[in-house]
Amino acid sequence: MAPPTRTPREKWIEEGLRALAAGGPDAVRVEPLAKALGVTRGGFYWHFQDRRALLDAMLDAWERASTDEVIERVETEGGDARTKVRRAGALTLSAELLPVDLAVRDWARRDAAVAERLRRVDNRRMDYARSLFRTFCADEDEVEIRSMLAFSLAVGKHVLAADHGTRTRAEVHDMAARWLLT
Amino acid sequence: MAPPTRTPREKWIEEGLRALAAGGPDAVRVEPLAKALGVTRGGFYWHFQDRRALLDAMLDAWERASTDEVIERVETEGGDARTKVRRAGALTLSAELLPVDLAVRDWARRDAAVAERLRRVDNRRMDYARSLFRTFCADEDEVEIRSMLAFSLAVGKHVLAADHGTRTRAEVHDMAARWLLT
DNA sequence: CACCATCCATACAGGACTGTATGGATGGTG
DNA sequence: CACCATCCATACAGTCCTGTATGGATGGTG
Repeated sequence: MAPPTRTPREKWIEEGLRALAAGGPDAVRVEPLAKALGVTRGGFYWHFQDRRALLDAMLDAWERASTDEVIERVETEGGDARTKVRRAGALTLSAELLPVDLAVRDWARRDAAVAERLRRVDNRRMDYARSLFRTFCADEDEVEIRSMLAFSLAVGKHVLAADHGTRTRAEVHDMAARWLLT
Repeated sequence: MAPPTRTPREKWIEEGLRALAAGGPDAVRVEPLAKALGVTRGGFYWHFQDRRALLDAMLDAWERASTDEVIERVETEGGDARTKVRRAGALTLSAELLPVDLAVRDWARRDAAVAERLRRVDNRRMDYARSLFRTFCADEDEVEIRSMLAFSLAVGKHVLAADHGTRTRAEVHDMAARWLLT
């Protein structure tokens, strides 16, 4: 088994996600991808029906990597709920996953199928956040408020461009997170 | 004065912003813009050096519309600081300005010049938010935390895709805003 | 070692767009 | 009414991409 393929399906998906992170869905073009992989487009249409099929496969891979895998990693590492919230936030918006996440988020605004995927992903994340906040917060309204603010803060940290005077963005984020986790 | 132009500079900018909001900077293409305006590209290159010049002009227009004009409107309408925060949030992310804002935010991730513009805009917004929070919040750290969370929430409201069970997004946003303005 | 699954190169036809050049058209102004 | 600023249409050359077709190449398997 396991035929020794040179540029298997996964390579195209991987390179596609790189392109998506760097330039959005419009930047995921078969010809440049092939160039980046050091081949021609010849093999691409053997793996994928067309460009859209690659995009779908990329979204499948992203969906798995940014929900199940993250939650699983956080749970196995353990710790109390407060550290888990921080860990989950840090992991889902890690250096590799963050750019893809933001690109998908923007993409979802103009593609209903992508929006539906993002909804599934964000719902899983919010459900996990709620379950953590519930462990130290009785009022259900407050659980919802804190979950929403925590998620917003995690995204805002990377999406807002403002400065903070003498403080760094990381410091302000840390202060705000502490405020939310009290 | 006031020459009776048929498709003046502003029309191209306006239509360009529409395209940017709908499909990102890659969707701002001269030929489709001309088609949408009911003309050919003939006149475009009379107004603009090239496509990039249009993009710059669009950003100029957006920068003005989403800072000075918003703040001015909020200030003339008056009210206490808490209502001003809400008004400013609602205006800067209004139905027309929101899609452009999100598109620019995504664009800024891959264009340094756009990032610099966004930084200017977000700084003006944050400065205004700080000035409002300071009126009922003494501790400067807390002013920063609340400003950051309020701004994050305003963006998160439109960027997150999660559901909220029985509640609507608007209800959760309202609860969270009340929490921040206490 | 022949075969077959897997992958690649090349060529072709077509589409969408960019920027330039050139020759109008249109309507207010002197 | 002639003129000039303003704007538009068309044609052209060039770029980059898509998807299809076709003929290999390569290497593990029976």
